[in-house]
Amino acid sequence: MPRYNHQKIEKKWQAVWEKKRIYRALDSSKKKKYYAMVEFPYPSGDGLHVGHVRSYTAMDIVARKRRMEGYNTLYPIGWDAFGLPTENYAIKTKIHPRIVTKRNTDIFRRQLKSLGFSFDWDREINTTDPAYYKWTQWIFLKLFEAGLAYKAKTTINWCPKDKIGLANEEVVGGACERCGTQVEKREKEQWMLRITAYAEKLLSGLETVDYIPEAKTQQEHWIGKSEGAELRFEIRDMKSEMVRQAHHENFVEIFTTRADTLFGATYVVLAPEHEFIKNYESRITNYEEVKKYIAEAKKKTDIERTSESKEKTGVELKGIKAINPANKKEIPVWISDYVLAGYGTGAIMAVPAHDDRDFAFAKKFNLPIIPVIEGEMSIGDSCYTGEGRLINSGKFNGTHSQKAKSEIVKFIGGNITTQYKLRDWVFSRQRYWGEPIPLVYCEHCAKEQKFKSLGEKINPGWIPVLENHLPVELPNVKKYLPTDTGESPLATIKSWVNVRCPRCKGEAQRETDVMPNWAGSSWYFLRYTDPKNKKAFADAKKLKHWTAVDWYNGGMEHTVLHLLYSRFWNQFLFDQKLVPTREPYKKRTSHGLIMGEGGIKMSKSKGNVVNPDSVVKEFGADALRLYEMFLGPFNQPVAWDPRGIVGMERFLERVWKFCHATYNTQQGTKKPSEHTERLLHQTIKKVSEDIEHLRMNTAVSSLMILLNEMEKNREQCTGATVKKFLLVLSPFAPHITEELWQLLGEKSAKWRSVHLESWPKYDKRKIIDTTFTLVVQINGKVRDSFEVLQHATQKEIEMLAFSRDHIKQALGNIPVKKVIFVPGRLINMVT
RNA sequence: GCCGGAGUGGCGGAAUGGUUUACGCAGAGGACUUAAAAUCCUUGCCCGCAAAGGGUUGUGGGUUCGAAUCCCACCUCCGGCACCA
Repeated sequence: MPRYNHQKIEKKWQAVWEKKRIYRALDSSKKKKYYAMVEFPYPSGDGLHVGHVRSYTAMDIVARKRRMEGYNTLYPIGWDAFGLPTENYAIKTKIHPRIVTKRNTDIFRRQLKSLGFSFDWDREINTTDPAYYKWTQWIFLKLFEAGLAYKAKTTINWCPKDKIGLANEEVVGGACERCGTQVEKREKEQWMLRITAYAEKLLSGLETVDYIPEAKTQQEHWIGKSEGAELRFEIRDMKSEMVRQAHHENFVEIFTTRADTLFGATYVVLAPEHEFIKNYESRITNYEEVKKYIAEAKKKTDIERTSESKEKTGVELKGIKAINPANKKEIPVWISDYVLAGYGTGAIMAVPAHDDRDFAFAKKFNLPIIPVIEGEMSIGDSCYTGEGRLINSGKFNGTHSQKAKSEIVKFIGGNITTQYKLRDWVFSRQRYWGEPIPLVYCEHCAKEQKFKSLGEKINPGWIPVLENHLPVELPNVKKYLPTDTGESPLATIKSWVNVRCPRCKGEAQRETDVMPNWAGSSWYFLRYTDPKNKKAFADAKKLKHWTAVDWYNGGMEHTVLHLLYSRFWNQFLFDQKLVPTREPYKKRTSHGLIMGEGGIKMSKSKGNVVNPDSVVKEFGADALRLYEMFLGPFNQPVAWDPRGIVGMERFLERVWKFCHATYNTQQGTKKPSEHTERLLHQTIKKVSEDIEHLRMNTAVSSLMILLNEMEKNREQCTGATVKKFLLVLSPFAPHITEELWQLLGEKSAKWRSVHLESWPKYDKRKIIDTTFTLVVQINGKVRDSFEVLQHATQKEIEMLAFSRDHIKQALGNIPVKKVIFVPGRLINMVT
């Protein structure tokens, strides 16, 4: 028997598979299609992470099983290669990001190939390839034309020392990651995508897809639909009634989901950014203090604003009061950063008796707390946020919250409205390594007022680059640092910025911001269907054949943003009749992170990063694949344990030896033992079902149990049994099973890979056990157990149980009041 | 702070209303060997030679003949975040 040399065997079969192209997906086929997909990696300089291996192995197993089940299977891969780390590396080393990206993708490709994934490498894509991002830009222009892209002022994180804008990720504890300087907020005009226009569609679409429940609820909560009301609070000036006739509206509009608590509103709070404040400047007597607070709020980063959640801050707008429209009482007006300008109307009515944040605020600033809902509450230290019957609410006393909501809105003349938490998507980055935004600003056309699309009308002067001029390629730059005015590095290249207007041919300037790296990943699943197409992002027929993605697995950390963004793009393209399905993914699952030893996150700085290369070299790809599948429940985070992998190595060694032993003795007629046969069929059933639910850990363990059993009953184990075992093991450990299949399998003229054989079916009649272990309990405690026939009746079992010495002894003279019988499991005697 | 998950032997985990600890790792004892590695067998919560008994699924309560599993409150860890009224 030859030694099991994983290095040699794995290399050998990887070469054969590649040469024979056994994993190639066909664009037309009589077979049913199956599209399995994993999140394509960001090719970082650190190389492949064992976390990638976890996800890619699991979907590889699914894809291999589908092929064996007779599907024309697409399992593609590519590179999501735009992004900050590469750009920051370029800034440091002055090496062009394109070169770094090439280097990193070469490493990743080699690593992925060494693990034996059944990717169709003919369809490899790269988001930084101009032939790819041409179409990212093209789709952006479609969004622009449809009026879903617009320029708006937003705040960015600004490092006053480095003089650059920072991503949220680069802000650590409110300070710049590189230099530690306190980060400020700066206003900047940015391109926005109106994802909010799709809020309802994104929400209702969730009902039509098969996502893990956590992903669905996370998305639902993120979209955050809530029915509420807009109510007007009159603003009264304290100095003189005369001012009320001034030029500004003398009311403020608030949004609430709890109109039923209106009588308990004891003050109004505005977001510091609320435009109302400026308009009332002359009438606010403490305007200096207010201005100071607004400036403070602006300085804070989002993270700071969040971490300060425990301690509420705010300033009263002195000199003005609001009128509670329900009871006409005068109440104070405050500003506080716990109210956000971007949600609702940027103003709230505060009901401290029935809202936790309002309660904390009122306690701190000694504002009155008036309960208006009957419920368990003590004014002392908590508030009641539930619903109930109204009190202290005039003629609404006794009405239930549900009913009171609409009645009170009607009573004071407010509007019932629907709000979404979802906000529009900031689509500009003042960076280099991203897709250029293919728009040109033309002063002349802005004045002309001749618009060819809704997008041009909303954004006067912004003209799309002509389709035959796409892609707008990234120009070469020497320095990648953004400029100290906060513009992208592209802004410094005058020869690139200054162009002829695509419309009037006059002098014009390019947009210098680039797209976020969410852009390329928002539609990549479409490009896989036709990756080399030069005329369209993908051919309509091929899209129809392949989409939607049947099963998409990715990280828990992407269940909100990436998933939502790509659903948005796909839904938009569907509305434009450019893709055949509304939803891009039929099924979505998520894998948990792989942590370092002891449950700490793997990171370079902690030095606990496991390199798959060394594991493959020492134990083999098959052992690594099995180990990662065996580690724990797939959807949960797991800690890496370097000792565990030897168990997989031993298992594979035993498979190797056992198959060779079978090969040497398989001549002669043997009858398989009934017991082994039953376990085989049970295992086929269990592995088949476990793969569908990604319960890979229990699938592997059941394969181990079968091997243990076959080893014990070596004499009764036939070649047919072993072959079926190899077939169900093959998706997990593709290399060793291919080698052994060639040894044991049928020899035919044409070479056949184990991975293209049929997936074995189990026989329903063969999986049923003839007996089971009956447990006897007394008052719920286990006292005895014995084997009984599967179809024994309750009477027979009761007789048997009562006649057991052990039970007789335990019961003594105590009468049994009740007997609970659970067929196939237990009998419980209650005394 | 908010949203979504998770807590079971020395360790990773299995069991989703019915025998807690399958499978694997580490440990202990034994077989083979001059010896070691590898391999195989046994063992593996506590008390006990054993039989018997008792304890145990983050903590505290509840529902049930019976709870790791369902309900309530709390603690700790992981992922996400835009204090969303």
